[in-house]
Amino acid sequence: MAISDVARVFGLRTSAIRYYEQIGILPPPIRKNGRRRYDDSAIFRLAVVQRARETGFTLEEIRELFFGFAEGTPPPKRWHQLSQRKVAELRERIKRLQLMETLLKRVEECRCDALDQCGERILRQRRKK
Amino acid sequence: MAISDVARVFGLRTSAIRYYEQIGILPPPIRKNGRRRYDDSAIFRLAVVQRARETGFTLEEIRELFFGFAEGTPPPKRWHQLSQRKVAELRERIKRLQLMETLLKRVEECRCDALDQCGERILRQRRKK
DNA sequence: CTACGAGTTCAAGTCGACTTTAAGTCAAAG
DNA sequence: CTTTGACTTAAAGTCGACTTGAACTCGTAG
Repeated sequence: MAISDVARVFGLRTSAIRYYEQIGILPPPIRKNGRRRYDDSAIFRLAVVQRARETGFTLEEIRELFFGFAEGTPPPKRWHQLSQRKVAELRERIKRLQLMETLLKRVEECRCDALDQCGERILRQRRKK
Repeated sequence: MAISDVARVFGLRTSAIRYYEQIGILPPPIRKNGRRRYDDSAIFRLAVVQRARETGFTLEEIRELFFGFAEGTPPPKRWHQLSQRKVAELRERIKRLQLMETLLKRVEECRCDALDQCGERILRQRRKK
């Protein structure tokens, strides 16, 4: 497969694939006439990268998934370890967004005549806490 | 109030306050000996900015809140209009994070012996859909 | 008198995940 | 033979929200 085919399959730009290679989370593929040719192992690897991305892992964490464990460490153990942190992080982020929603609703109850009044009101609320 | 006092009150760095001024969401305050001195109106304004940030608004949207409406438009109307978009956006983001959580759980059920196998499994799942 | 701390300016740097640009190579099509 | 289109590289640019750095000016305390 040429790089453009891989890109199409995964919905990425070719530049992204080269970038992944550059930062070391995709191994450099064989080349024909200087052009990258990808085989199944590269495709599988990229599928893992994509899934990890969808799951909220950063590229740094994906690097950890691949290289941050003693060689031979089985995937379930790797995933599990990284997931622990990640799930806590996701819950934090969800909480923050839900707080935003609550604050948004509160802000909708505003009856001020000028934005300065909103500021005053907000400051009063803060001091109460 | 000096800039450092304002920073302390709001838990910001002085540089952030200067930045807000620079991009025009805080009005330039009076100066004494070339130093910024803030009065209540500036404090109220900053309280609005802070609340809007906590509510998920970008600085660009905050600029819109202040300057994107016909002069005299009452705050309730301003907040309401911006909230419509924002609440939809927040729900989208919450959904995405929740999807990540589901995917994380699924990845935890992995029984693969090698990461390449994970890739294969993931690709099979995709094709099914 | 001088050292200190807090302020000032403007430009440049940071973060993550890419994208874009410029300049070059190469095989197939016309 | 030339053009086209897909590829190559390295370096620089992008986004948002700030931060950091370098160089300078004040008023005050010792």
